[in-house]
Amino acid sequence: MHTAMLTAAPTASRAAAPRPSAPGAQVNASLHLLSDAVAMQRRLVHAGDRLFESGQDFDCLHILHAGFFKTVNTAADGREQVVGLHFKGDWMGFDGIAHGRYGCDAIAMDTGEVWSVRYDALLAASSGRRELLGLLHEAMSREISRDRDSLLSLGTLPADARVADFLRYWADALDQRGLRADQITLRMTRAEIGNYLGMTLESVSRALSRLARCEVIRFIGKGRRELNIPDLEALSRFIQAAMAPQPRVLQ
Amino acid sequence: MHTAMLTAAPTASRAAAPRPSAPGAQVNASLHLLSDAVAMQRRLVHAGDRLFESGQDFDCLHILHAGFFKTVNTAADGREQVVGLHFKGDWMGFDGIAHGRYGCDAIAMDTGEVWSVRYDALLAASSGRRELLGLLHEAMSREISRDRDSLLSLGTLPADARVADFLRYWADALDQRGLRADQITLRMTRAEIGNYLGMTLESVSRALSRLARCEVIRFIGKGRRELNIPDLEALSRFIQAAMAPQPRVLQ
DNA sequence: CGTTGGGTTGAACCCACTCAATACGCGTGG
DNA sequence: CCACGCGTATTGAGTGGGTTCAACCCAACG
Repeated sequence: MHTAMLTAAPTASRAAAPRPSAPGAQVNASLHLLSDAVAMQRRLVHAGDRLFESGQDFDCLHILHAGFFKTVNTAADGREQVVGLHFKGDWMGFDGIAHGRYGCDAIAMDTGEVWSVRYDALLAASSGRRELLGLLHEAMSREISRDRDSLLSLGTLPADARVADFLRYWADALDQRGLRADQITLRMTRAEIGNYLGMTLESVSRALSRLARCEVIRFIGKGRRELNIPDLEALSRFIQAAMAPQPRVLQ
Repeated sequence: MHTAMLTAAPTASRAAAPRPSAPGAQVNASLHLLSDAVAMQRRLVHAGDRLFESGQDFDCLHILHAGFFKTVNTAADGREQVVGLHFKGDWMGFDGIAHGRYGCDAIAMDTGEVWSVRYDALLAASSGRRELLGLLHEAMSREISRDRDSLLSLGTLPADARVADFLRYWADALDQRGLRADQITLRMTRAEIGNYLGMTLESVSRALSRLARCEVIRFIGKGRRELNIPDLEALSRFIQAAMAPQPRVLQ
């Protein structure tokens, strides 16, 4: 009866346009371009490992080849804030360039693999090879854009919408890497998510429960860490609805 | 050669350590190093002018030589957020590198002067000249660090402390440029400050009134845009006090 | 003058926080 | 096997900080 075909393809929700190559291939291409040009040190990490810490001398940039990281910023008075989430292909350590010391902690949330490159070696290797420099600058530029999107979310969205926006961001990150974007395995506690979003763990829990009640998300398994997003558009609609809860009866 | 000075100078932002040269000289040195190496276009701006807008094709990076800018990020649904404030020596437009389009609006808050350099020309000029690349990377790195500090403030501080932290940041920015840090002329309305800090203009007004009542700041003139900070330490103490208002009578 | 934009302040409301109880999953060890 | 502890998640009740709505002041300006 209904147009089943249109709703039947959950993974191909956004881009109907044909991609230039297999999704996520750019990430691998970039990694190989890099590792061909300059010596990189590979390192396996496990959940909880710290790749670097705030205050530590800066010498390397790090590229995530597999796994999942968070970066945590700490104030002088001890306040801590998760300021970034990092997936495959993301770079880490940019904040060390300016001051010669890393400015935050990078903590693995899962087993993974990191390729590290000395900053001076990278500079040396990229002189004359514009495409290497392009990779670096693109990564830094993307980081800046991403941080500003976080600021926008923190500054303008109420709690429920912030959680929904967080899930949308995660799904986008998966999609851009060619992974299925409708299945998310949160590798963070509610407290970590709350810290990242500037709210308490209880508010995160309530927001997720509401999202599930509205059937915008579905929990999978009993850990409540794994969830399914049937329709990304519905997520966006939920954000809009959470922003303007006034039905505006008059006028 | 001033190469040693250029790499050493930015680190001495906080400490009472003796500065290598007159405060703020690094900024001028950097600007001259740049303008000697690559063609830059100078442009005068007035309050309200837009240097670039979100979506516009990216081709230039911009360095603020005089004046004061804000950058505004806009969501697809129209939400707007001030995501950055820019003083003399700051670069703007980094978010355009990755996507080929600027990601936010840069709006002058005062008359000033901007030096613009084509990104490709800068890359060409900096091949083989490591110090030019260093300037660029340092500026991008500082931007990332700054954004993360904003996230920390947005995510962990109550309204009053956020306003106090904002003033401290402004004073620091003045200090780093060799200007007197105890005298601040806000060139923003309460609404703009509130937007930047993720709160309403009324909350900003109340917070400033409380800061004045506690004599942490003093208003100068009747516009209530100009203020004096007698003691920076008192500002930091105020932030701490606003964070833990519980006297903890028992235990 | 009246108008307009910005700032302050009060009163009422409400969203998100705090505090608390409960439940669940998963090890460890009796 | 169950008991136990521990970390994590959910949910409720009550509170409070920040918002909303409103009135008012002030300075600039035509």
